[in-house]
Amino acid sequence: MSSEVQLDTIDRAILKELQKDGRLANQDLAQRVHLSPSACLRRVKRLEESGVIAQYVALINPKAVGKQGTSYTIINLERMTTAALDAFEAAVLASPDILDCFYVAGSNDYMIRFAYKDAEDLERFHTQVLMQLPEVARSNSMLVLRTIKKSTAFPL
Amino acid sequence: MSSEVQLDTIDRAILKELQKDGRLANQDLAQRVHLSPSACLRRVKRLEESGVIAQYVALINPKAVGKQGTSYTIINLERMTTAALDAFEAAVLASPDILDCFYVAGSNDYMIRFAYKDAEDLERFHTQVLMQLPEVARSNSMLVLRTIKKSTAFPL
DNA sequence: GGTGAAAAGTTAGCTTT
DNA sequence: AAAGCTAACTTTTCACC
Repeated sequence: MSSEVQLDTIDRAILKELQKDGRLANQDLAQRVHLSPSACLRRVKRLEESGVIAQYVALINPKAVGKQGTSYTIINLERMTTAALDAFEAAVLASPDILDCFYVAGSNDYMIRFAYKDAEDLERFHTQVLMQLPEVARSNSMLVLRTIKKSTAFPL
Repeated sequence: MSSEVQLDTIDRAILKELQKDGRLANQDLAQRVHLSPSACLRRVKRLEESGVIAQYVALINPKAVGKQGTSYTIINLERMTTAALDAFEAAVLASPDILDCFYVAGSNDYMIRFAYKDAEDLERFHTQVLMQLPEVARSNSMLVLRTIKKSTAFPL
């Protein structure tokens, strides 16, 4: 549906601004893209309704909610049967600690992302969450030591 | 700074709502957390100024801007000297195609994330971007085939 | 796509608990 | 010290050009 929407230069300018500041007032946005507020609002609504803009969110500082770090973990399943995948995925969906989970190409792996409070919490995650997931053969954690770049926005 | 801010139950309720809808009107937010608009606004401003809320952003549908898929790539450098890391990181920062880059624990690796338009664009990325990065010894790409879960929000 | 006016939302000073 | 009240101000929204 939204994959077929044609975007012009102004639409892209709007998306660029809104990806930087999702709370930008329509009046200010209109000024930045050289449009009247009403014309600008019509475009924004169209972008929202067509699903080009999926969601507006507040990004919060992980440290402020006690999350000291993030880890990416690559997971290999024991069996690649539908039942095994389903069981694994259901467990992932049920775990609030797991923030992201992707089925990735390569050697039939999953990759998950989670945030931890401290070393103790990280250990808890490994023993209480990771090791409890069904069908896991191997897992390889990559703790984030430093962030060079992090973006929620796409280049336009 | 923001790591020391004490959050009470109402603050957490506010963050929970704003992580789901960053454009929620203050009046509506106030109602959901059972506060008057002015009291609610004071708390939101405090959360913003203390850096607990880092940013508001619009999340856009990758397909709508022509991005068919995402890939995570693990990168091993040839040498782990400061100069090598600096050269690599400078090149990463200069590449608009690379959305995220983390220095991760394990075998002295980096992990990067990028989005591609189609198979051709993916190949372009590998030959024009990945292979041009300095100091790269090995890289291992994990194409996202399916997303089981994806979240920008932290559980509160 | 722009204009203008009504409706809705924001915000700050002051009072109350 | 933090919440509520009120009222001025700003922004959104929409019928109409």
